[in-house]
Amino acid sequence: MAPQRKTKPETRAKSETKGKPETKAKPKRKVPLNRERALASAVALADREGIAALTMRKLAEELGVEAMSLYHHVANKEEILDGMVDMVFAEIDLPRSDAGWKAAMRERGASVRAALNRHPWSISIMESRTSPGPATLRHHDAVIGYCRAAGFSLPMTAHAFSMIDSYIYGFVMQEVNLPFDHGDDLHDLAASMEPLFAAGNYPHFIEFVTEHALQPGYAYGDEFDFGLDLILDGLEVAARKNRRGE
Amino acid sequence: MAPQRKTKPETRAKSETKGKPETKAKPKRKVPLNRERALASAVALADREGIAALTMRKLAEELGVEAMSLYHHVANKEEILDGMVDMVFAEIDLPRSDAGWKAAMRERGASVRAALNRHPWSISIMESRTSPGPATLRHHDAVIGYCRAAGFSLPMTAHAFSMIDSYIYGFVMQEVNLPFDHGDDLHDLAASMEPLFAAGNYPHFIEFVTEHALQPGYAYGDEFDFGLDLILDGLEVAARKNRRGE
DNA sequence: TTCGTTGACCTTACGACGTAAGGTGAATGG
DNA sequence: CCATTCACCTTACGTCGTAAGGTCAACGAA
Repeated sequence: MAPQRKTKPETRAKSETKGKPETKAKPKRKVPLNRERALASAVALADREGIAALTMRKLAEELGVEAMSLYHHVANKEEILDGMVDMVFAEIDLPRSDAGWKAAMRERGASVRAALNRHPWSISIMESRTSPGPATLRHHDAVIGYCRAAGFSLPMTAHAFSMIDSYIYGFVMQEVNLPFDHGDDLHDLAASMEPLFAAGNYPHFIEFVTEHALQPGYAYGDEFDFGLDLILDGLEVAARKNRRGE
Repeated sequence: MAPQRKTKPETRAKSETKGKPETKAKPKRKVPLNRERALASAVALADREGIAALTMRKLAEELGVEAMSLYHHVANKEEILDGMVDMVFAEIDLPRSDAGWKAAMRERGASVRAALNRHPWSISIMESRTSPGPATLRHHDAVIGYCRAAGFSLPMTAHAFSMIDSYIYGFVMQEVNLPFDHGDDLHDLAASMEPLFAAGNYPHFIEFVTEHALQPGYAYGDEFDFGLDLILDGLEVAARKNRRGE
């Protein structure tokens, strides 16, 4: 399509200052755009500039296209968000360790957390998606299958599934929303809480923050393993009890 | 503008067909509007029509005012969202039971879950707020204080706080987003999954859903207590071990 | 060859949205 | 009596998702 030489060099010139027909930087074009490329660009854009910057116009521009052209490949923006969530799930390792149920679940938990942290916008749109994609279903199927293979009853599987995922999602939701990024601006944060401290309210909260959370060695992310292990240990005990008849 | 009588019985007539000066239904007016009334209306509107329907224009209309008038009482929409989250926290009972740490935490957990379920939009905006309001701080302070009073060390308090809240937020996030409301349209849901079933993929997921989750006696909300109790039991044991020197 | 069809992409336009800028008119206090 | 204040309003801008319909190259049949 668009045979550059004799019939119309480009469909749109836009602001390419030099405009060599073949040496364009971003808008590749040529391969005619499809759902997959649109979703991949959407994920990249949201990673780079945040989910609020993901608009149909910006996404189209990134793809070297006008906004309305996207609607030939997706029904609407919702469908893009659905697809993005499924792309995140596709990045999560399925549990397949041979080290047993607990190790497999721990690894999967770490993988979920890592994927959600790589795409901090994902947790915020997950909670408004209602139609799971194939990668999401595959992931759920694998987790449920792993529990069943480990001898969990259906009710016990439900308990484990609900509990582990609730914990992970809730943890990541707090983690990605921390007011600081990598411990660099802890002092700014501490400074911004000065008025709070001065008032003398919330004494336990202040002690907790100053004497522990803002202390040099502390990183909130380190809490993750403690909680996940406690949950997995508890579930294992409960499953064992459950298996030998309550 | 348009001084109807002499002292202006209403500022705006709008579409009130009869227009008796004092007997208006919704837009009270007269009492001059303030931040608190604006926030209360915002919460009510979000409860009634969803967070997406909460626009400055709709909120203003609900208050019998034009959109721009809201900006005399709040800096911007973000501040309204901040205030709404704090109003939800204000509804949560602080832990103050005399039945011990575990019972107090269980009660608080139930109260948090109930509040977040009463305002299903709250979990979705909580994760983008960065400046906690007074009710939020009061709540955090009370929880931390209760743990400390129960003999928890600062690190143990951090573990407990992170873990319990992660679980609750994650659970509610999934709970409020279930594709059905009160078990009424389970059959619709099952029907909509037929194409999935037909393909023969996701066998464990399908077994899980059909043989357990969609079974008459099952309600996802019932999973909450299992997980919370497991966490509280585990934390209590860990705290005891921690207290007598690892 | 010509020509209708198709399909990918574009243009224009509409009714939201949050909010900047700048009134207006009644109450208030000197 | 009049200047100030303050609560509220009007208008307008730029951005959003997307409906409706146009353009134009590629293609298959005649």
